[in-house]
Amino acid sequence: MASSPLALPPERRIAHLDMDAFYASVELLRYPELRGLPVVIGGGDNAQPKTLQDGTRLFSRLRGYVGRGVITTSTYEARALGVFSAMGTMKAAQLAPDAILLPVDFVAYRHFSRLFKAAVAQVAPLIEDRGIDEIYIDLTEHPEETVLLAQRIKAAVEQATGLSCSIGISPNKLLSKIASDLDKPNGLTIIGPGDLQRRIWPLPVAKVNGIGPKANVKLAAIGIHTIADLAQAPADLLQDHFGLTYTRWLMNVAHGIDDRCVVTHSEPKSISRETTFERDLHVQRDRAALSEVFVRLCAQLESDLLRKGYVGRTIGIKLRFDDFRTVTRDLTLPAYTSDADVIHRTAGQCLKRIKLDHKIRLLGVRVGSLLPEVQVGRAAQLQEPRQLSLY
DNA sequence: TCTGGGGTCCTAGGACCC
DNA sequence: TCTGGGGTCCTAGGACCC
Repeated sequence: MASSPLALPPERRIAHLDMDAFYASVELLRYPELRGLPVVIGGGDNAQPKTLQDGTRLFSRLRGYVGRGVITTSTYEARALGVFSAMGTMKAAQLAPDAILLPVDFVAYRHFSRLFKAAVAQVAPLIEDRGIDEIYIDLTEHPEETVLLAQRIKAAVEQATGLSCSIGISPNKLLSKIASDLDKPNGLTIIGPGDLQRRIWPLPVAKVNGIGPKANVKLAAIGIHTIADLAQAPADLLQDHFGLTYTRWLMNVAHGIDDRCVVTHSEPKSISRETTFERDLHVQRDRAALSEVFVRLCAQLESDLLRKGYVGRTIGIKLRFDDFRTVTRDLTLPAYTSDADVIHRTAGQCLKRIKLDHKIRLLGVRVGSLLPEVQVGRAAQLQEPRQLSLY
């Protein structure tokens, strides 16, 4: 049996590592006097703390906040007051008027992101990037015992950044992602073969990465609230409400099945820039302001593409109207570009295809079908002899 | 008091080619 | 003349994630 080609591969060891309240924790390194207080990140530059002559700092409070921002992260003390990420900042101000408000500083967060990922890579190099504050790590081939290894990774992160993280470990990404959230902050949760029913099934279905607000509502409507409910649901009930692919995925999820690999390298598919205006803009009356922003977004895209070394050939725009309706248009060019003028002209063509009958809340520009610049150069070189042969 | 910005993936229809 | 599929590319929208 051991020599059979059907023999099962050894069980994988996949870790999911999630930094605890990442942005807020980075800010607490900078402003240690805020430790233990409700702090939210999400203000603009006007929320920048002022330093007095004697060195003491004055912080903004949420009270009286006016504007369209949302909360990006909050400390656990602020979460206790009902303030969570993605919440409108004005709503947060009602709930926690005395909470400290800090501006978002992505430069700092990206710096600490690089630090923690590099520290983990020293211990276990098979890392999949999942954004600024989380990663998957494939520990299957690592010689060290699981708990000791996880503790060593946490210590490395702590030492490199001064920050804590939570780790979940299981045979796959699905369960590890759920597990890392079970004992936050500073958690370490291992889900073994016997733990599915006891630790996973009692959880709400919304804990599953991939079951979002829409699917959650639909599931609740047919009486499915927990992952156990999902595991026990008849297949044809699910199929009455979801497509075949999603139904199959849901059933696998409920039984803790997930074969996805840890992907250690991937290329970006698109780059975009968008902005929400402080007030909705009128297409004619605010024409000058709109076109200024339009030009700026295209220029930013050009510099993003140049800095990262990519070119693209699908140019698109995104508009959000005052009623929050969102429309997109795109156009694929015959040649790759990173040029702001080409992007602007093409995006302008796209814009002409949209009926502008409402005020505009958001404008965005996107470049897709990306290719590394060096590859395009090579492709062009390869094509040259063929073009010459036409003469 | 409505709801940021930067992404990925999926679906579905139409064009076009074989 | 009518009737086909399969495959790929393009476009639009939507769900979801960090």
